[in-house]
Amino acid sequence: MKKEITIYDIASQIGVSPTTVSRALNNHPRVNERTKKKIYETAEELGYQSNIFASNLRRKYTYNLGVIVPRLDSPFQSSVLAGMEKMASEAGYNLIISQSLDSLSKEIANTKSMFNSRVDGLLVSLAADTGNIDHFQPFFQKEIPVLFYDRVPEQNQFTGVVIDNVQAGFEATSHLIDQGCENIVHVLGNPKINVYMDRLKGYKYALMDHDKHYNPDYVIHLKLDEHAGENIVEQLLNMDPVPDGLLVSNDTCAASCVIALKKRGIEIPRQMAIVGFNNDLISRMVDPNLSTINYPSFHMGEVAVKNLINHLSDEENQLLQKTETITLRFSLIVRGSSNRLAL
Amino acid sequence: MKKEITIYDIASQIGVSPTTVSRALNNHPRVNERTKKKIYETAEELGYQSNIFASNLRRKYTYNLGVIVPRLDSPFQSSVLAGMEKMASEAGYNLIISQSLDSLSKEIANTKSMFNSRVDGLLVSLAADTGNIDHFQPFFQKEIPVLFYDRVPEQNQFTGVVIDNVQAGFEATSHLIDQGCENIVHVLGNPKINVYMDRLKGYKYALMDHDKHYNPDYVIHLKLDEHAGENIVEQLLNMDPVPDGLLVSNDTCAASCVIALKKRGIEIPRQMAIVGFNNDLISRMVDPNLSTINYPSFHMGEVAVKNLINHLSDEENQLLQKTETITLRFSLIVRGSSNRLAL
DNA sequence: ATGAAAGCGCTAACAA
DNA sequence: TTGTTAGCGCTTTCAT
Repeated sequence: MKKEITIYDIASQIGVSPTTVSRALNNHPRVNERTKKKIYETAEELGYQSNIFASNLRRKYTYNLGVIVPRLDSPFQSSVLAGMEKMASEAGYNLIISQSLDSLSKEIANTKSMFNSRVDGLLVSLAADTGNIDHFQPFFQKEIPVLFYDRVPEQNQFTGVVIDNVQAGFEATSHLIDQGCENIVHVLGNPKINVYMDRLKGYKYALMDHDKHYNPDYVIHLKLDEHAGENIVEQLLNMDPVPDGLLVSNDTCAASCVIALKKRGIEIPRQMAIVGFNNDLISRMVDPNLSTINYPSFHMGEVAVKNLINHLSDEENQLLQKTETITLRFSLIVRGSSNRLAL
Repeated sequence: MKKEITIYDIASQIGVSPTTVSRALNNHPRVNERTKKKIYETAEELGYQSNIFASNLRRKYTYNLGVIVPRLDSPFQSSVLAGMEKMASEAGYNLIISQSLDSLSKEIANTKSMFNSRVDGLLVSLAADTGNIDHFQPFFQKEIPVLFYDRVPEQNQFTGVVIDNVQAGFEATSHLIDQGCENIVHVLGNPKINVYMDRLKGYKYALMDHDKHYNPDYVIHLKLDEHAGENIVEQLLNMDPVPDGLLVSNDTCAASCVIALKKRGIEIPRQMAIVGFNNDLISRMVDPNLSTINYPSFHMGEVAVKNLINHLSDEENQLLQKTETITLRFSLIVRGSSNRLAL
């Protein structure tokens, strides 16, 4: 490897001090414009590249943000990440991204690695089996901001970006009731994950609100993937009475239910009205199109990074206090899979 | 911010030199086991955290790999990234990820930013309008390995991981011909992107091989998204003769064609046989299921990172020479959208 | 097996 | 507006 060009080389070449070069390159206002110009030119000419390690070592700042997602290959998460990357790159930050694969031990390892990499801030959507957030303690102690999004801790003491999943579950369920559904099954994922618990709460509240009996047998927990539909439909058809409404906590799984139901000749929405979650691509492609909760994923990414960066830059005048939560708007999109009144 | 614990603190606490502490923490063999043990304990006790900047500054190595993708929110890319992250984290590397949004100028900015961040290596899938790869020159000059995957440069002088898109286009087209299609339309994206050009080549070769006339009017270029189907089907139905086979260069768009065709009462595959690309989720959900090219995205990510890291670690004995290309296996999956013989 | 000394390249404090 | 000095925390000779 050839010797690197440093600010000393630039300095000695044009007869100023390294300090002046440093200041010029950082666009410090109190450097003579002509000196600045000469420094830029010389830097260019010599092929100077700033040594970010030395700079970091002094400044104790990296312009790197860490992100820990459950999985990279999920439509929801990749859309969040796209929003995050947009905001981060506009503000001059890099994103270091890792996935927990929904395993607490991997999440702990990722957290350590992010801490050792000295990210300036951390964005986290929790793994399924994360019970407490003790592993973020090093961040809290060093006052490195940690912002949770979507899958947040159960405790109230955190900064986060979420939607009101209780309300979303409530509205989705109420909609099914309004369509005349008498017996509504709710399918959700790992109950340790707050978003699922909250939607379940909303489901129950909606039943209560409409004076309907809550039947625990109508709540199904399983892995919400493209293969789940068969299994779910099998269960539905063995219930007594057979339900006529279905609220599924993500679109991939809801779409697989639509397919499995159609295969058995069950008419949607007449015999079974269905609502999903997320407004993923699949919800617009399956036939009939899926009613769903429009989850503002891209926006969630933007807002999360924006706020984290605000935390970092604006140390005095923080709009968002620690342990405050931002709740984004969602909306129920009614499509063919539940729209009985249009029939 | 509180004062950081350094190796000096550990050293003075137990009366050894900082050198010894550094060696112990790096698990250097020539340190007395008892000394080592004491050093580990003291480090733990004081809450020592290694300062990676100082270490980087000396070692000139970051254990960070840069990744530039066209877009984060694509099923294909997020699956590649999942594979990359898995490999990278197993090997102790972090991934710094940014997206070019298919814009050359953003790609150039990202490349600069990665260079300034001093990543140890770079993984790139090119933007649509990237004509040449001059902007990677700083990496080449400093001999920082750059590995291209999927969307690679036209020049031969690069290290990359790809599939044989010519062959894939060939097989997909041949399959449609075997199903009795007489007039096959090929829909592809921006022709500057090598993968689309290669598939087009394969499409032409297959026609030639089967003594079919190549009609340039049967080649449609447009943005391959979920909205394209309507437009494409409109064009198809105005062709003379109306085609009976359709090869679409990604599954999202192919699925939108299926939907648009069904809406017009066209039977699939009898009147129109369709093949997509990628084996995305949607190909298994749309009705009829989409025949497609199984693109090994996750594996591509794993292989790309694995090889980049090999480059980095094994400087002498590199299995993969510079400017060498790895070609992964793909396969044609035949499903209902093209399987006429099963009717 | 351990230590002393030097230096990686930059920036902040202070001085002029 | 510019310069001097010192030091961020670590690793690496070289010496013992």
